[in-house]
Amino acid sequence: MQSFDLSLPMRLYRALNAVMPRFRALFTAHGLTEPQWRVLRVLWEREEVMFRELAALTLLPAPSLVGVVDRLQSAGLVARRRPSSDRRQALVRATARGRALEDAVMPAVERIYVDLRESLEPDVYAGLVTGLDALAASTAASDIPQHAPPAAGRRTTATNTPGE
Amino acid sequence: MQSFDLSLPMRLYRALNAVMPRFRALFTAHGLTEPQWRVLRVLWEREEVMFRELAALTLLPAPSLVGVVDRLQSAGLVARRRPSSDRRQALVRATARGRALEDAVMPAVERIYVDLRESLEPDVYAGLVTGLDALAASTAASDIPQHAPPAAGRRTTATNTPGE
DNA sequence: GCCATTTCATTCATATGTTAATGAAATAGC
DNA sequence: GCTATTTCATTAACATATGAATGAAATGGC
Repeated sequence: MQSFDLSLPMRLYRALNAVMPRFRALFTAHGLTEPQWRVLRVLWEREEVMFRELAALTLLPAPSLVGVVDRLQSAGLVARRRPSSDRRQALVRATARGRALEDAVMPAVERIYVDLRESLEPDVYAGLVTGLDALAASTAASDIPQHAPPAAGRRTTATNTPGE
Repeated sequence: MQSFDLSLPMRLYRALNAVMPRFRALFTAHGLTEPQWRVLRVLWEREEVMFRELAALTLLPAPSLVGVVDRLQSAGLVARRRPSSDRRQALVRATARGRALEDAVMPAVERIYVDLRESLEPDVYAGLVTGLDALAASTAASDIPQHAPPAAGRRTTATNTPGE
């Protein structure tokens, strides 16, 4: 009978809530949101990435990524390209301005990484990483169907009329 | 020079991505979203909770929680109350129908908890929990100001006009 | 070659996250 | 007692998450 507070999901969320604000404050100072930063982070390591792969590498759902890339493109930080070999695809790459952000942001990010690691005992940190990787590997979103089953109950999707 | 894939945030997100789909599929089958479930979960343990505290216990930001409670209320699963002692406050409680969901959902949830724990070696699981709690405790969103600083750069907030 | 299927990015509708601001109600000071 | 401040829920504006569907382009059989 696991209490809610002690459940694994809530522990994961609490850990993220503790860690992410420091990163977000940094991104905001550079005019970026976290998903936008994730996209750039990947494009700093890889010249050009297929949309599909970009979604996988950033862990951003494709429908969200469309908007994220749209806004990065409007900001002149990335560019889309349609290869003539397969015109369904979209290849994304960072522009010069997008690349320039790397030097501006990464040092501070690396510093946060170090701070985080040093905030824990070495063996605790090691155990954490081991556990996270094991979890990601074991329960690798295996049996979850792409098109969710019919769903028995009615959804609580009211037309949002709070009052009365 | 931490690679993106191996950074702590991405490891945390990957772990969550591995774990949550199983829960979400279950919630969906009962007409609930994950945040909605979190609210009910708390209200199953506590008769009546102040809005403020509900936000803290569910880890849901207050502005989001307003909508979540609105929809749960429209669905007849929770009720709001304004105490005459302090009419700013909002007290939230589960209705009979909201309470009834506990028996319908919790057994399957507990089963997932067990599955998760059993999917890892006992010492790995223990190390994971220790690490997560240490992280949440150490970096406890301490020095993050409530009203974020001016933010130096311009935001990439284009008017979202993707194509031309 | 042609059609059913599959792949891929995108759109749609709805719900939530994020940050700043607002308005009503309590409280502290004086 | 009355005002400046603080507390609390909520709204506002924008960005992202989620799940289903769409449309265009490739592919597999035949």
